[in-house]
Amino acid sequence: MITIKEIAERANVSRTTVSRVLNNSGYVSEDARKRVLHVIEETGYVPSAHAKSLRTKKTKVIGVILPKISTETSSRLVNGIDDVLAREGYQILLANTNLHAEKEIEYIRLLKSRNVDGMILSATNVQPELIQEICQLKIPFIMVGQQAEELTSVIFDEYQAARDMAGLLIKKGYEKIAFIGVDEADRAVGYLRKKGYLDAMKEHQLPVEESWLQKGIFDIDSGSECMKRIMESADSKPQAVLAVTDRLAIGALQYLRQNGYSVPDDVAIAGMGGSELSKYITPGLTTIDFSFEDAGREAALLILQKIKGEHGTGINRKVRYRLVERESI
Amino acid sequence: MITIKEIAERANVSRTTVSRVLNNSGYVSEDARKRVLHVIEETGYVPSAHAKSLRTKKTKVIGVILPKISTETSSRLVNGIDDVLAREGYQILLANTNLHAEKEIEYIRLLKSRNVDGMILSATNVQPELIQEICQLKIPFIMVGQQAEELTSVIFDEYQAARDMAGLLIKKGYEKIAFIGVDEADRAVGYLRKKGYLDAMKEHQLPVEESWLQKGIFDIDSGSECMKRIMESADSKPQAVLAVTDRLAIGALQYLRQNGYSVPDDVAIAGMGGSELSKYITPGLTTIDFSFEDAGREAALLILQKIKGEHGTGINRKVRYRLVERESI
DNA sequence: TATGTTTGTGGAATCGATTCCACATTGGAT
DNA sequence: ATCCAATGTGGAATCGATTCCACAAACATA
Repeated sequence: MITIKEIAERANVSRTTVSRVLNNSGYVSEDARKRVLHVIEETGYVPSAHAKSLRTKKTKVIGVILPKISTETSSRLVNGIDDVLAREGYQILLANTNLHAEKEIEYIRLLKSRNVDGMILSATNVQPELIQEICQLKIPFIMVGQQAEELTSVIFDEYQAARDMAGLLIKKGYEKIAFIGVDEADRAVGYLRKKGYLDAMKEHQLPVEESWLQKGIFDIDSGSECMKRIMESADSKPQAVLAVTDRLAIGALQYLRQNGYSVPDDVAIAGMGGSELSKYITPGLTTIDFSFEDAGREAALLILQKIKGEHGTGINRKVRYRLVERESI
Repeated sequence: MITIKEIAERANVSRTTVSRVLNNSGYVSEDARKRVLHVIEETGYVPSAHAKSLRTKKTKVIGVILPKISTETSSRLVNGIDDVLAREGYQILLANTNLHAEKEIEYIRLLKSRNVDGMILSATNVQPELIQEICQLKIPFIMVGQQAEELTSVIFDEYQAARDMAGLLIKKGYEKIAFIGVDEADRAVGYLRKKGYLDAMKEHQLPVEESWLQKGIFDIDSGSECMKRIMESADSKPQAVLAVTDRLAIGALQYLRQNGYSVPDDVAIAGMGGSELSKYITPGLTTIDFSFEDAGREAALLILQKIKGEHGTGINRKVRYRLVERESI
């Protein structure tokens, strides 16, 4: 590989001068600058970012840890992050946990060893070991999707969103409303959304049957299964169902249609997530559109702030959401 | 930051010995090893990947250049890439051109400066400047989605796929078939798919009207507009339309339904891409499922091979595709 | 006893940049 | 003529690892 030393020799100057030309710093005569630039052009020389950041302690790289790469949520989040970071000359180093929570810590260490200037974690949990690992990290860190007192995070008001959605169903006249959730270890999606639903039901003095509460995982088939369990075991069939993700809702929808139920006439369905699917499916799925791009942009802005020195912790940025009412309710 | 020097001092050995423990190389006494490991544990020391790769010339990072981050195609591709790379301890450094072709070259240079061990480009064109830049690069490189003689690439048989799909429509009895394409600078999607369609039509001696050939961009709205142009300007209305992407097809579908046409009774629609949307939309969209995950995995395997030394150029790996027939035709 | 061989360790060079400092030259201002 | 600031340049240390080489001790073999 061609190095700064070779450029210096060819241009008949010192490495120092080449470095000055590269960084537009210090005094360089027009003559020397021209010679250097000419040699660089000629050779196609590109300075090694490694050597540079070994010295400067800056990499212009942000590590992004995702629970899964190919989901709409992750895509949109990364899109927002990149939108802001690219403008500032930063790049994204990806880490994918594939939903293995223990890999989060592993990747935090790996990214640290790679000297990233900051990290953004799309979190699925707030286990104390994770929080502790992050706290002792001396690198700017932003958590997205989950809240932790000690950290700077970008979150949605999951509780209120779920409560709003349940409220909307109730306002529409539905009283027997089932719920498809996920594991409560995921505090944001599992715990808070469920609580929002339960509190809305309680507020309106509506009973909740045990069999109406099902727990699935993050995919469409799981939604079908949950819906099946609800319809097969419920003493009294629900008139509506609130699923904590659009994919679960769509799975539920599929099950109902395949079993001769009409949506929303027999059972109404609402999801959460504002997925593209929700818009184009028939009937249109009522959902909550979380602006993941905004969350990504917000996270990127916060990390840039931190890199620039404004060290605040315990900051919480709430990103807005929108209720989208469509034909499924 | 804590360095190898400090570990050496604390463990009362030389830096060399610490390095040996870290890399399991050379002779180290059980005693010394234990002391070193203990200090490492105690301090939470993580070796700097920069310093390491400055010396070793390996980064365990692969640069991936995408035309757009948040599309299903990119997601699935990256998912496949990561699937293979993660197993081998590699990470992905993302670069997003946002469909600006000139940025491809820019990012290739940037990734080179970052000393990535290899690059994978999800290409949208095969401009000579791009190919030239890649050829003079002395870093393992894989091109995905477009073919170039001089390079190793992972592609689909775009021509045959489009021809198959047009053939299917013809077999179904449709004779007046319109076509929604994209710019032919995109050789794979723009040129080859169009050629496949045209050749299929010619083969069956079916006429193609000028107004049936529309050109859009990669989004749903554009599909609606193209469909509108077709229906408003065509002397003789088509019975079917083949769109080169699912999103264009879905746009067309939207337009037709909003304007009182029934799909497939009035106009049949077929897309290409095998998107998730195609499966859940009503009516189900007939499409061609390209296995982008497989393409990603294949690209990752090829880059690993190249890194290990098997330097072959001009290799072309074709990834399979599947015709998926649904209710839209 | 003399001569390898295995085992264990550290000094010092190296990777490719940046940056501090010393030094030289030039051109006003006094 | 003297002095000071601005301009221009390069030597050498530095960043944090790896790795070559020299060397020493312990042990085995001839």
